Amino acid sequence: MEGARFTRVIVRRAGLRRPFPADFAARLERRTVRALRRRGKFLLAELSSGETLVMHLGMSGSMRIEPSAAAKGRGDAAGRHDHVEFRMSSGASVTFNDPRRFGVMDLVPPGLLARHPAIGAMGPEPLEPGFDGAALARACVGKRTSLKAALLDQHVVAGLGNIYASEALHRAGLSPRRLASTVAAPSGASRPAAHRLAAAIRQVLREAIARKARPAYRMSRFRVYDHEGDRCRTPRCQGTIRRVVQAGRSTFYCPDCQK
DNA sequence: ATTGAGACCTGTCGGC
DNA sequence: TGCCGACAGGTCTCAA
Repeated sequence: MEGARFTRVIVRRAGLRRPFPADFAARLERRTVRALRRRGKFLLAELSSGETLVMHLGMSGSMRIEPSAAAKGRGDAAGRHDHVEFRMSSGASVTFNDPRRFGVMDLVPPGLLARHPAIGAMGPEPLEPGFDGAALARACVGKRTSLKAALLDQHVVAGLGNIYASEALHRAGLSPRRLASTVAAPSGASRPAAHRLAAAIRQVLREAIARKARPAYRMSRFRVYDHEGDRCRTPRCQGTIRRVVQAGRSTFYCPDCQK
């Protein structure tokens, strides 16, 4: 998409979780994608019009990219749950498929991205230089919720989901049930827990990204997520992975080595 | 203001 | 085999 122009935008339903913005296809067609970016779990396409195409895959969304020949051969035919199709000037086609329709397709006018309710106030990118234990500790000051719930809060740190929140806490040896404020530094003092957690977050994300690039290595993906009843994989730990529900979401952890 | 519960959808899986 | 309920990787809204 980057550097290409939208030649045709096919919208096959009125919206996803919410209706598509007004004149969605018309505001995209004939525009060029200046840059593609990611912020947290949102995909952003900066357009030559100055607007930003904001996309989110929700829980079940995916993008299907077809090179020129394949798109031509298919014509206007669409698969089940193919909701939006972008025909690009390169000849390639990009189709957004989302069975559950929890995804997002939105257009934000020039300069308003900073005021977008989800993106504007989002926390730091964990893989960017600004993110460390101190940043995490700061974000947890006064938080009366569990550490696990805090990690899912996109204002605390951007882009962590339910799986990697559990995985990061396990690597850091921190209980998901701890009060979030217990890793917060009381003004400047360094807290080992926050530093361990920040390092663990970066580690699980880096490894996940690396694994995704090599499908053959996708076998044993998670150490705790969906491993209820399994022996803990922390060296020398004899614990058993437990599943609990926090703020309506499943959490997996080892009560023996996560304190 | 912060927090948790419920809603939004369809697909899949385990139990009967 | 088929039906049914429970559950799923996210975010928004609402009410306490």
